[in-house]
Amino acid sequence: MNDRKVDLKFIAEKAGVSVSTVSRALSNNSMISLKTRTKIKALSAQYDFRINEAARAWKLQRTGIIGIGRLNDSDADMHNSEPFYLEMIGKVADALGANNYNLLISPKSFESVAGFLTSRVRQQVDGFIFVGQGMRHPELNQIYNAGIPIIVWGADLEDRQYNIVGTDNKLGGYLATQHLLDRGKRRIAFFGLPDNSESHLRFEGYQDALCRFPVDGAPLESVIVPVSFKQDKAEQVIADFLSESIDIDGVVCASDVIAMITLKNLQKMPHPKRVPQDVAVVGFDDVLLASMTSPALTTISQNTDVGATFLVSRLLQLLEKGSIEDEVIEPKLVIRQSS
Amino acid sequence: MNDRKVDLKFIAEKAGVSVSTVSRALSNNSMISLKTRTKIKALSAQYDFRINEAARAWKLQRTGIIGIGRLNDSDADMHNSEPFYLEMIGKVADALGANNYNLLISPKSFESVAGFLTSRVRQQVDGFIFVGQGMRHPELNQIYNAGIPIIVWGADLEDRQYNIVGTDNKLGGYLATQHLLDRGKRRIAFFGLPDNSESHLRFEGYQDALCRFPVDGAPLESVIVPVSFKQDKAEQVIADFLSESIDIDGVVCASDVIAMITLKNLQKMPHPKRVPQDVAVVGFDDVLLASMTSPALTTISQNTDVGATFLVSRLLQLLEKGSIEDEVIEPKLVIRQSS
DNA sequence: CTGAAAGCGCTTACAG
DNA sequence: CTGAAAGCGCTTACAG
Repeated sequence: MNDRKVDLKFIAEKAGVSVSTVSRALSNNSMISLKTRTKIKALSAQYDFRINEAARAWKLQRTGIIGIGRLNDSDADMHNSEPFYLEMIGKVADALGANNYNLLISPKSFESVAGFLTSRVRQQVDGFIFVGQGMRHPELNQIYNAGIPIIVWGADLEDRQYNIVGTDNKLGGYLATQHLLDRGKRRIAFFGLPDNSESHLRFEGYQDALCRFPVDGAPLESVIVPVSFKQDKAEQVIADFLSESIDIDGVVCASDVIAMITLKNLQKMPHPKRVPQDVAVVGFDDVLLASMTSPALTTISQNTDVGATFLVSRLLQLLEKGSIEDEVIEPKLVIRQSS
Repeated sequence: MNDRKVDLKFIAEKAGVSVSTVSRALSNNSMISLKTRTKIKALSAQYDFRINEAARAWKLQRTGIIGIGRLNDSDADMHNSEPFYLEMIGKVADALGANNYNLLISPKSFESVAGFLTSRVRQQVDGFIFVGQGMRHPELNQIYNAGIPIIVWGADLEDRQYNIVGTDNKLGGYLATQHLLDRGKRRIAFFGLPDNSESHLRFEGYQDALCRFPVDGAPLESVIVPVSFKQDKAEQVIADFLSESIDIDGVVCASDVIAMITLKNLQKMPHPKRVPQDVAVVGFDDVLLASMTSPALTTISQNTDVGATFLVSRLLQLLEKGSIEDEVIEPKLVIRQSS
């Protein structure tokens, strides 16, 4: 039995060359003659050599791993089970794979800037993707200023220093609302938190659409119901609102989860509302299951495929070149049966 | 400006001790006097020292990272956007975090044993979690035999050598079917692939329940419709089946996604079926959104919270002690409105 | 209780 | 086209 460790040195001895040559040959360096390269690759395959990634990472000061996570919003918290976030993780992992990078998930959202900076994750990755800004825009600036290569899925907020890739949330809110107006709805509510960056922008778009609507007489009233992205909190607020005031015929929701909870609550009221006839509902995100609700959910697609691809390509560019441009992705109205 | 790198050596000089002492002090080694430890920790905080994880990982031959992924089933493929898988990832990440480990996602499911063994991921993690067996049970044995510390979310299949944590799928299928029988349903179909480990066991439970049912005269017929876990394929097969034969009053589904597609299709038929009056539907998994469909989905909960906790604790135990016991988790029927 | 020294396996600038 | 050597920053067995 040959239990000797198969490392560069081992292959070098078998090939009768130096370790340097093996290293170069395996990285296909053209300095090395094709003949030598071929021979070394064959030996490497024969002895089932696998490079020690830890040694390599240390030498190169580069791990080949990108991290993903979020800064924790006490209230608007979307933790590790939120569908949109999880889908984004899956898409980002795919996009990274195409570039021979892997994805590290931070186990929980970070409580603070210091929490992130001192985290083990930060030392294990080459760069980091933050999904969403929530109410943590200033902290993201701080992290950027600490010199960590980051990119953020989010919007162009004031005094922003870090780079972003994100959906035009305001346009999304506008499209959703305009669509309900087109459907003849006139008493449209917005379900979402006003103090969270993402949903605030969506709310602005909603207001815009209402303002621009050609009114004859009284202006269209804007109604904002502070519904959290968190499922349990959202359930409560929506149920309460619907049980008290049902004088609405449309709802623009800040997320698909909020929309699904709304659908459910409308249908289980004492006098159930028909969707879309009595109340039409539009979601936001277009998560996988949005197409499978009944009625299937009309929603604003954030196009996470494109989003993830940009997040990855931009971040890798940032690592290489040190600077990049931001990317704003146009949201798309996906019309299904709930409107 | 002091641009000097802050490493152990730097702290050692400031403290007037050796690098060894600093290393020991920071890992709170009681060999070092409390006074020295305190002093060194203070300096370390003052100079914002962060250990170089790459150097540490290399020295210790241990990364503090666990990988997660799956072997690819051509047909039953559940890729990086499948809700159950993504939720499991989130839960596992949380459970790992509590143990100061991080989670690495393999960008895509692996095509082959060799694909996994030669992957970069495999070199970057201390252990690996495979979610699901699908039709790849023999390959999982191969990977185990290659000496990689793995644990598999799955069932106790024949000739199994690797360790598992998993739901009792057969019992789950049984509970779902028995529940529909209790509801008075007598023409119950099973929607799921017969050749996939997970859904096959669920199917066996379904058959069991049908067989045990006290019949007067003709036995209850078992109907299996080969519905893939993949959304697009599933849509097609379900739509076809429902358009041809609607002589059923209940459906046991191999996943919640399948169940949701079933709900949708039942409701958009030329002559829509009422759920649960005409056809009752039971899902499997209990993903987050299962409680938000309308009607809300009755399903078999896989209890991923407990599952993820076991996957993690068992794998870490395997890394420490080299051997562990398997863990079978009891599924739970969650009754909602679809049945 | 503390220190000197070996060693973890690579990559690459430099020399030839 | 190839090799010798430095160096990436830790941990820990051994010596004192």
